[in-house]
Amino acid sequence: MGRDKPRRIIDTYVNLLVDSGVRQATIEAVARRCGLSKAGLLHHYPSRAALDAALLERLRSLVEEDVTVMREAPGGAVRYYLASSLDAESDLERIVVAATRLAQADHSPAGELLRWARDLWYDVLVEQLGDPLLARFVLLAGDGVSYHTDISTPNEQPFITADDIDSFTRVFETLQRSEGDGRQTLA
Amino acid sequence: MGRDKPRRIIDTYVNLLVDSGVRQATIEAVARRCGLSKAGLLHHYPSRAALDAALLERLRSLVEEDVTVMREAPGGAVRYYLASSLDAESDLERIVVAATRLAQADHSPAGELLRWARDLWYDVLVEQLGDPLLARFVLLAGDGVSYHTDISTPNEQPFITADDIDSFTRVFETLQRSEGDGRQTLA
DNA sequence: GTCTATAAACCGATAGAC
DNA sequence: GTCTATCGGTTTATAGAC
Repeated sequence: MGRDKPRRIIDTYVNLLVDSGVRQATIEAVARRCGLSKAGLLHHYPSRAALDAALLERLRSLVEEDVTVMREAPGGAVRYYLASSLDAESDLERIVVAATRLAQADHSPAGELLRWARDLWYDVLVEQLGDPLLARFVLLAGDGVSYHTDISTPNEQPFITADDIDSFTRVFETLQRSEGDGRQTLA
Repeated sequence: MGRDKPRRIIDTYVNLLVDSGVRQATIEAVARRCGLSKAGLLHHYPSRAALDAALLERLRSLVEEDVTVMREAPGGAVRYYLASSLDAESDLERIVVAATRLAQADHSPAGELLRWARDLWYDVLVEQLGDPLLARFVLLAGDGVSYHTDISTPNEQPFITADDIDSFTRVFETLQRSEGDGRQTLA
């Protein structure tokens, strides 16, 4: 315990990015939260770019892991994706938000990786739903959930609830069935 | 022409926030793009906080204007909201993105204003759809569209197209009708 | 590996001339 | 209104001791 320092540094960097934004997420702030000096941290990651790269590498591995779980999810990929988007405290969701912050700060590798992740999730949804348009619909809803979770505050009552997710999931299931029946609700 | 300098400054600030992020959107960078020195800009807006406040005030007035247009939109509020979300080049959409950047940089007034705007749009949707759950569904889809437009690059083919928006709008219209008929697809 | 000290660049803001 | 010059503070990164 407490031995994997690089890991702890990245986690702290993610937390700072998510909770306080790119401006506050300085090397010194990360170091202080880890009980280190600036130079002490720079020994592990010799530059800010190295810190960013490590964060993205961790995101990459978490996404690959998540996609396999999503593919086998008992309640189906749709429910899994929507519910995941609502869980703002999960490691994956937090690091996705952190990467979004970096992407918005003109950090193009972060944007590329986020689009790569989106395509993976999209492929799983197309696979299970059998309809690209419906898959995009689900993806939009999930990412809308992430956005609203992101701009919400802890003290206000949540705009989207777990019950909502349940309802939306059932709607998508209904839409999928009606597609299969030849009743073209979509397209 | 060229006489409303404060307006030009805010527009430039918005562009920098959207295209390059909070870190690059410095007072000096805004000033340079306006052909001004730092002190020259600070004559119009005496601090960065004043610049932020002016941006938010402009957002507030654009939202109020947009809500009235949305309420009377010929194709309905749903189509209007979804289509607006896809138009990343509109003044409103760009300033919303800019405010999101500020909110994510721990600027709480920006977050408050964004939630206020969300509630206004939400009210119009509830009004027209007669179903809060369906209204939230539309809102999520629209904000998902904004997110994907945001992380996309000019050179890649767009993930969501105008045709998609058209399909989603029709799905929502179908869902609304089936609700009216008592066929509970939702809830 | 971790520290103190410091360099070099940059940012927000002010002073004062024009 | 706009400028140059500058102050005080911050940020990334390096040098060198322990």
